[in-house]
Amino acid sequence: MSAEKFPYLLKAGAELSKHRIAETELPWRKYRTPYRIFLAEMLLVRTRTDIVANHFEKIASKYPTIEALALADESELREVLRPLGLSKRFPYLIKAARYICDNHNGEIPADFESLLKVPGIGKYTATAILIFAYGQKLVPADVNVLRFVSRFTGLEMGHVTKGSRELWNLLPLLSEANVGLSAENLLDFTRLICRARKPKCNACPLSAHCSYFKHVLSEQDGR
DNA sequence: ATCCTGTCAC
DNA sequence: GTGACCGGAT
Repeated sequence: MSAEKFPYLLKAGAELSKHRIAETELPWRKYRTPYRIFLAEMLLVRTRTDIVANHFEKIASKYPTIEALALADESELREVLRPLGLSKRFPYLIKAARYICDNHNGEIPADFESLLKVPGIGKYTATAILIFAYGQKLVPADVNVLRFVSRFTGLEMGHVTKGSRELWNLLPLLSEANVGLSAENLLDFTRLICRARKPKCNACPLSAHCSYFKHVLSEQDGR
């Protein structure tokens, strides 16, 4: 539908798939199990990647299984996760682990509907788990990806944190099935190159057709 | 001050 | 549909 309106977005996705911004350093990518993916995605909510990366192995080895997490002492877990911030989510982490142990025999659910029922798991986290733990070819819609699509197409995200409906509708254009762009590539590119502050437009392979880049250039020319 | 792989509660 | 959220980095 929106493909006709934004022909360059498809080309952008195809172009990006050639540029590996590979960040295999991330610990939850190095050694993947559904539990480690689940743990990482829960910790990454509203938390910077490098912070989580610095503490992930320590946390994962202290709570190596979902059962261990479900049985964790809450105050102890709170202390372990203190450097990550967002202390409000810690009860959810234990609740989620208990819920999965009680309702799914300790197996991380592999379908969207079941994942959404887990406390603390929303639309994004459910999608991310399906992608990274179970190999589904979906598009992760985090704030970085939405920001990139917003910048590139020139569509405003609006003052709402979620982004416009039109923006969301464009996401399937960037799927691996569609243009061969992996979710990791998309996340890494939007996080590292098309980042929130001081985007690296001169290192971006897509700037030629980027609405935001044109805007920035015209602003600078005006000065 | 603003931002971060969003989600919950109001 | 909006705001708050913990802490640390820019």
